[in-house]
Order: sequence, then structure tokens, then C-alpha cells
Amino acid sequence: MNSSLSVYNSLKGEKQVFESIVAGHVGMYVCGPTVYSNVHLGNCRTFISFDLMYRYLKHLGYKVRYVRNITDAGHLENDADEGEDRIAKKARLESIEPMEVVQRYTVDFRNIMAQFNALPPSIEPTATGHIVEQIELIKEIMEQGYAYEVNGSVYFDVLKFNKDIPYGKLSGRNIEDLIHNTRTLDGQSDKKNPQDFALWKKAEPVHIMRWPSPWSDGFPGWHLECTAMSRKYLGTQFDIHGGGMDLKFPHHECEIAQAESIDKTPPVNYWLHANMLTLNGKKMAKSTGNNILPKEMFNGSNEVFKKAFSPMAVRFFTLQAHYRSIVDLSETALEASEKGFNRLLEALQTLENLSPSAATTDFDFKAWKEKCYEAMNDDFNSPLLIAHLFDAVKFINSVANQKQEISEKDLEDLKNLFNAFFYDVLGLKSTENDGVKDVSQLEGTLKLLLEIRDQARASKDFETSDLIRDALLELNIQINDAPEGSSFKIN
RNA sequence: GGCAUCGUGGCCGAGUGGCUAGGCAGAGCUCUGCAAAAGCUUGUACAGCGGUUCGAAUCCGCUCGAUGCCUCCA
Repeated sequence: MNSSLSVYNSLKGEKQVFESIVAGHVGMYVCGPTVYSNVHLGNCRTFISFDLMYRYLKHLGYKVRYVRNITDAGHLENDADEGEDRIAKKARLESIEPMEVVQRYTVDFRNIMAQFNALPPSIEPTATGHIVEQIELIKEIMEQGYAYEVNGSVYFDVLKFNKDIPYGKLSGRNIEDLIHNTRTLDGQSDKKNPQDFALWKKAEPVHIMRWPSPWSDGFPGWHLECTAMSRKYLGTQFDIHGGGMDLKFPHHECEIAQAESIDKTPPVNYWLHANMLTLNGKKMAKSTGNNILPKEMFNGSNEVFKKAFSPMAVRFFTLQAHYRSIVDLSETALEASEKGFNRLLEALQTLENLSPSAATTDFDFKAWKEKCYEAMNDDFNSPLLIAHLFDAVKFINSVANQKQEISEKDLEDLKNLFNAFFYDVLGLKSTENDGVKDVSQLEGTLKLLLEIRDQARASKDFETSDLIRDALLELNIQINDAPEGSSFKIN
């Protein structure tokens, strides 16, 4: 490898050579989901993107601490003034305990991410598990003079902060624009300025999720948890902070302000943002209803697509676009990806069965390897890596067809590297074990086998009929011969 | 209205000053008793207009269009 890893840093608006704070180690924080309903595909795309980065960093030999939070409190429904905690609202609507909502959707989230073959993070902290840390953080911010209390709630003083340390670095906004363009919301606000954001909210009597604090029984503001947890597990300065593009402002901007108000130094060296997944050309969002659930995609029970798509097909589809590009879900694009993915899978199988055919190789393995690493080193360019994998597919097939040759050493190296990129870096796997997509396929196959067996028995070809019976039995499929005909039972 | 990103062949999607991206579809071929499947071969596109340059899809300006953020969202 000649080139080193470069990443697009949203904070600078350009690609930079990646250098970790501690050699060989990487601290990475990614904003996780709010667990008040099923995770939707747009969320998944973000986490697949960061899974790719996590995997590649590990592949390069970094020891990565990957922290991804679960937001199970503190996420407000509307503006901070009049908001109701999302989890609490859902719990009220469903007449269950808030932590039941959290449990249900946390399990759903982990299950879906596992289906996408995303590696679990090193630490998956929850907001409710870090109330103490958040309260301490508010105290520190208040000590620095950048927060004020009104009626039991605490707000971050953006204008005051901005006088000392510029606010808006990440999103490219300046405070004047914000002042002119922030909508003044109806209703009475405790905030001094509309730009201020809540650190602690006093709970109304109806509110079920509440914790004691020096200011009131209440709950933490949304932006606080990420600062509290990233500081706790990764320190006051760490390497990578990621999240969806839509979190850039205000969420990540507020995180920076919170951390800088205490530490006076930028908390994060590289801000990485994954772009949106759109459906019908529009952003997917739970709040607008323009969304599709992963499981609806996997089992085909949705209005959007005529057929089902496996988790690996969807993962491959998203990896065929760069993580900073907007990707639009469409049936034709998904089908194209699925076919390409199958081609890759078949080549993988062909490669396994390939034997060396010569002392030399008709393929510049070294150059290919370099191209693959260059692609990933260039801001995790997975689509380009996949294109290179297809180049190898072409070569693999032509060796299989005895049109080109490969040496023993190169075959070994090609197998190792191809597998490493496919399984370890891209996080893909065979879909074989995902179960039979369509039960009728299995049923049809078995019926056909029974028919053949019946014909064999009729012509006294018992060798064939017994072969079928015994082979099926080994697969735990029991054939029952009865006067009215044969049937099968899957055990 | 402000800030930002983007507009690539039939579809998806890399590339960012001169050199084939890749996938899917289509076409041709190989294989096959015939099919299917599979494999091989094949594509000169870069929103429009102007500018910079020996040379631009790639840089600059304008126009048009799309999307995101500006209020909770990955």
C-alpha cells in the first residue's frame, strides 16, 4: 500500500489524510437511533455506511473503539419549548411503560442490523443510563457561564458562547444568518434567544419519564447525551464522529458548542456524514410517512416494491453508491444490484474451486491489489472497490473457462484478498442461509422429486427411488408412502 | 428567503483537466437435443449557455432543475 487513508471531513469541507490521535487506535462515535418505533431503511443506510468504515479501519489494523448510542430519552417531539419526550409520548399512546417501548425497539434495531451483517459497536450506551453524567455536564457548562436556568429548565446561551468561540463551524452558518432566519415559534418561551437550545427540561406533571436534578424533576435535552457519552468513553478529543447528514445542524453543531464551552478545544478531528436514502425521490423519514421498514423489504409485504429483497442485496445496493451520495430506492436499481451481487457470489464459489493452471498469471495481481486499496483509501470508495472486484470476476471466470491462467501463489493471494474485501470489508455474505425466500419454491421442488421417484418406482428402478428417499431423509425430510400416494413431511 | 449538496449513456452509479470505470438492461456469440442458466464480446454519456486552457464531464461565472438543512429526523 502506497497511499494512506483519506476521509472527507465535513468540518473542513475537504478530504484529509487520516491521522489518529493515538497511533494504531481510533475512537469513533456515531449517533444511533431513537428507539420509539421500528428502525427504517434510511437509518440503516447510515449505519451500514459506518459499519463499512469500522470494518475497513479494523482491516487496516487499527484497534477501533466504536461507540454508538441508543437514544431512549430526551428526544423532544417539537421545539424544546413545548416538546414532549418521544419515548414518553409513544408509551402514553400505547399504554405501556416507556422502558417497554425502548426495549421493544432496541431489540428490533439490533435484530435488523444483524440481518444487514453490521458488526455490533464496541459500546452501545443509552441516554437513560447516563443521566448522572449529563447533569454533571450541565453543571460544568453553567460554571463556564454558557448556560442559564429559567423556571427549572436550563438552556445553552448560544449568543454568549459565540462571542468567545465561533458557533456554526460545522454547518457553515453564522450567527447573524441564524438570527435572521430562525422562525420565532408561537407560545411563550423561556429562552433568551430562539437559537438557544435546552440542556435540561423541567417535566410537566403528565410527563412520565423524569429524573431529579438540581434544577427540577425533568429530563435532559437531546444534544446533551452524545456529548456526555462520547466524552466518557472516548475522551474530550477523539478521532471520528459520524451520523446522518441531517444531524449536521443543529445536533452536531450543538454537540461541538457543548464540548467547546467546557474544554475550549474541538472535540472531534474528523466529522463524517452519511447521505440520505430517498424513496420516490424524497427523503425517508418516520415523521412524514415516506418510509419503508427493512422487514417489509425482506419479506415483500409492502406497497412500494413488487418483490422481496434480501438484506444482503440491500446492503450491496447501498455499498454500490458512495456513502456521501444520495441514493434513491427503486425497483429497477435494486434488481440490477441483486443480479450483480449474485454474479459476485457465483464467482466467489468458482474461485474456491479453482486450481492453479500455470507457473505464471495472466493478471496483474499486484496492480489490482493496489487499486482496491486506493479505492477504499479514497474516503471509503466502496463502489469503486466493487468495480475492481468485478474486474477480478472476469479474470476468475476466464481461468475457469481455461482461457487464462493463474499460478499457485497468485491463486492463494487472490482468494485471500477477494475474500477479505467481500466478507470482512464490505461485510457481505452468502444469502444461502437466509432461508428459502418463497416456500412455494421448496414445495415445487419436493413435489417434482416425488414425481420422479414415483416414476422410478413404477418402472422398478428402486436404485433411483431409494437414492431420493435416503438423500431427503438426510435433510430431515421424511417421505411417507401410502396407498393413496406419497407425501413428505419436513422435520 | 438563507445555507449546503448535486445534475454522467435506456436504468443505477464511479471518476474531477488529456488515459476503458463498473453493474443491470439491450445486441451478437459460445455452450445446449431445444431451452433456461452460465460465460465471452459489445456501449464514447457527462443539464444548458458563456469563460479559462494547447486541451474540460472535470476549473470559473451565469441560467435552469433536483434534493437536504434552516423545526424533531440517520
